[in-house]
Amino acid sequence: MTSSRKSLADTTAEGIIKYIIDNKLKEGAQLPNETTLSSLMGVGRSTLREAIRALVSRNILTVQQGSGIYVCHNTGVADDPLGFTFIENKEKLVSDLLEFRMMIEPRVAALAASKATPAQAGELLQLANRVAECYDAGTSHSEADALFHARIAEISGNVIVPQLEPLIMHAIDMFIDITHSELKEETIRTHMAIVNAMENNDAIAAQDAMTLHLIYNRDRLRKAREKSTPGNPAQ
Amino acid sequence: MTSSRKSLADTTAEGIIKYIIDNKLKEGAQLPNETTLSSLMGVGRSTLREAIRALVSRNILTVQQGSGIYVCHNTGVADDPLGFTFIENKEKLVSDLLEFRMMIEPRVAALAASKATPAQAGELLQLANRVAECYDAGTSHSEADALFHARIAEISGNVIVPQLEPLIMHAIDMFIDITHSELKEETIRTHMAIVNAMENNDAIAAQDAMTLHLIYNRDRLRKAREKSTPGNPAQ
DNA sequence: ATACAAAATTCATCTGATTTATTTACACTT
DNA sequence: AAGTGTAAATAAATCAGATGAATTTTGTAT
Repeated sequence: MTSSRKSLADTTAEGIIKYIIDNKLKEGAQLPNETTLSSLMGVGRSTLREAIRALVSRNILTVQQGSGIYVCHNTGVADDPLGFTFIENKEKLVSDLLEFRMMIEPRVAALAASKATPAQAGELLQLANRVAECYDAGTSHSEADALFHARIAEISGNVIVPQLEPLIMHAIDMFIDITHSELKEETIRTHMAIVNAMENNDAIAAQDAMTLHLIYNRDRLRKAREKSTPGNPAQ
Repeated sequence: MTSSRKSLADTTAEGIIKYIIDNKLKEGAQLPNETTLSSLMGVGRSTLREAIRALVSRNILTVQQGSGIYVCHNTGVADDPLGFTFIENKEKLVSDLLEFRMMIEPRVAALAASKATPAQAGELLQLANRVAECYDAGTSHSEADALFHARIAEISGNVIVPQLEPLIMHAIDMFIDITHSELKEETIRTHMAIVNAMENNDAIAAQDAMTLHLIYNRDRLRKAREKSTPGNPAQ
């Protein structure tokens, strides 16, 4: 039927993952070249390349022509791992992405606040300041903002959220442009409120601040969208 | 540095996606064979195959030797899209997956309850009954259970959750074995409570029932884990 | 020591050939 | 005429070789 037995390329991809784990290769480490690796795996070069391609699309490897094959830096985001490509209504997609963030981020912030050490709170302060600097410099702040939220996700201690959060924020970035300077004052203020909550290990305050932050963002985006397409409100 | 310009295989993969969208191919539709497709895309067979391999690993295509290339049935789950492979502490992974479910599912249930039509509530009743049948038949209920939760995710109207929920449940299934018949009575009872809440469009009741359900599940799993490894509690 | 050029390394891509799996067509049996 | 089994056609799987393009390394000249 649709079972499709495991192909040699798939088996090889698993073999490469096993190789990475067994040899304790870390981010950025270089793998043997194609010829060597294909001998190691006992397959032809084409097959090996297909396996590599699959791992590249899963954001596990990067390949650079003329240089080599490397273990991915985990900072990147795999290409549409959640299948947003085939969601037709992008307006609704963004709206739902924001709704989803509102489900998890306040809870994550609360978790993080209850666990944050003074050193971690200090890190967050630095990251929040960097976002503010981006606003002042007029450059895009989305990368710095993503780092701020990603660090909170890490501090929460949950290992799922740090994997997921970048995907969500990246997807939002892909479809909208949040360079509204209107958001500047509010964002800076709320980020500081969140940092304060972390310093005081105040879970409730962190959750509230994050909630307010997201509500504010969502409303700003909604207004911006209505302004840009006045006769075509989100369905 | 690590930029790595877009490869021809990646471009080809995008071309194939465009082909699927332009030709309005639906799930299960067959694509032209390798030779034809490589001509269409203007690349060699190897390059085309690498592109296909990338799309297969993203769960967009399936390939069957001797038969053809098909658009994926969306029911399947892409292979580890969130990178759980490299999380070393699987105990903590499962624990955090459950924690994550507790963040979103009650909210999703509440959303769904506020929107559910009588017909949709009826569907959920059928799905809940099917889970119960699996328990009675002694077969694995995880697939039926996943369908129940997936349908709730759909009814919620949020387009993110239905993409994500199967990943979470699939990952949990991969690492633990929930065939405890101890869960039978509780699961059936709670599923019915959720269905009732849907019928009455009672968001609060749905959220509460889901919360209780997940708490019960988590505690059961925790006890089972402690029993199986008494000297080695989760860190 | 530095800068530039040549060489070596490595991935990118194409093409052809052989093998394996699936489907289709056709003849044979009942 | 219906069903069955075999042969042919189709399509993907895999390997191997050759050429191209990007990067890194090496060597030489200043």
